[in-house]
Amino acid sequence: MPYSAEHKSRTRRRIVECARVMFNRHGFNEVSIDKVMAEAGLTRGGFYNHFKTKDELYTEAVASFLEGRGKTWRDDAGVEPVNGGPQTVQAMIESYLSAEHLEDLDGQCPMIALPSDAARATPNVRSAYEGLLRAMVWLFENNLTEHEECRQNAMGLAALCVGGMVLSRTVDDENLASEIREASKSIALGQLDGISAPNRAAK
Amino acid sequence: MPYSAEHKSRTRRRIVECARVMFNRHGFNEVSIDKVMAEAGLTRGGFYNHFKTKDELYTEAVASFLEGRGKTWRDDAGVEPVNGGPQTVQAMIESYLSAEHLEDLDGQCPMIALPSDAARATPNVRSAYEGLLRAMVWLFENNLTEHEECRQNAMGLAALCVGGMVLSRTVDDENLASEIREASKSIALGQLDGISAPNRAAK
DNA sequence: TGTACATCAGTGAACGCGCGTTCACTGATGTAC
DNA sequence: TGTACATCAGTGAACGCGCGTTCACTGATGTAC
Repeated sequence: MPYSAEHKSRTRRRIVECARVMFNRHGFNEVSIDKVMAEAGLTRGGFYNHFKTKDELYTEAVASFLEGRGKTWRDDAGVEPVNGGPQTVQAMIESYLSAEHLEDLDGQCPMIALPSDAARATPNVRSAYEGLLRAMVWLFENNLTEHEECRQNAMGLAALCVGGMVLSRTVDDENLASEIREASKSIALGQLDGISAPNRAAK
Repeated sequence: MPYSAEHKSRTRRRIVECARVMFNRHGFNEVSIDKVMAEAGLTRGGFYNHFKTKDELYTEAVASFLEGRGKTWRDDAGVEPVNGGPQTVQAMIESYLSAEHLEDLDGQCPMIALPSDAARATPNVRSAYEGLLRAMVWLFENNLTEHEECRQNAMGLAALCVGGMVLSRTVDDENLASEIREASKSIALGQLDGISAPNRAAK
């Protein structure tokens, strides 16, 4: 058996990681297989030793986000609601709507970087995006103190975060972009106070 | 002079309208000039009698949205804050986050249909998008009762509306999509109560 | 330890295709007489 | 009213290009002896 099995899977991961970054930066259509392979230090033809189609690569690239920053969020948030959960949610919101996240074109959440690709992609890619959204909502939901409208609030917060960032990214005017993020953050955090402070007080 | 001047401008408008609908539905890259011209009942070559490049068409298509549904909004909203303004804002939010708007792939707001195209487009196209966003914020702002954080609230509402719809469009599961829109709507309307009800009472 | 071998990750030329754009043309139209 | 003409919106073949994918190959590697 030539080359270790580990060698192949390491190469494959390298390709996916290059693709994720390049797709995030330039969009799915603008990044050719040639460019991805070149970035990974390989050539065109080898691609098909690892993937059946470009779409398969796309699916994996989106899903792989959850191993990176997504994982950090999950770790930060903890699986179970922690004491002072809302502070954690607050930190997530502030991090998501931060200037750093907007400028981090490589590591940015794909729901911001590639929202229209998502809507028109194949079922596999779409379900990778849906997984991302469910993870985000789940993180919010599990870190809000119990409340009957917990899930609804988690979804609203997700919409605010993604919407604020998508609009912020659309706009050239940096001041306007920053105003939008601040406005979104302010509503989101106000929402947190509204739902958790009374709840916490009641305990 | 052969053909009336009006004939040419009518044709041009027809091309822009076909393009707007097709871009909205399938994205900028997926729609070729051939397809647009065929849809308008013309052939490839004639395109360059009307536009210098495909990008020019794109810019006009985005901007032209403000003549359609955008204009309706503006008319509905009125230029000056009207009595009971917040009800109008409420109607705008409900209309934007409605299932009808989500399913109206032809007439849908381009900020929902083409958000990632927007972020990566040429400066001209980007500024057409920015104009759209400014119009939306302006409409909200002018129809909220006076309040020191009026502008900030208008931006937050825009983020909620666009974010809720973008996520709703990403997701295959119709129930989840509808949950997201309802959650966004609920936070947005709650926000309205918070800022305008006390204000109105104070008058 | 050294050599012959089988494997298969990686190579790069080639394919068919659709794209944006160009260009020489055609023919419907309004105008001048 | 009728005819000859100039204009230019619209035509469709052709261009160069980059793409996703295929395929015959090559050569680095681990294994068997």
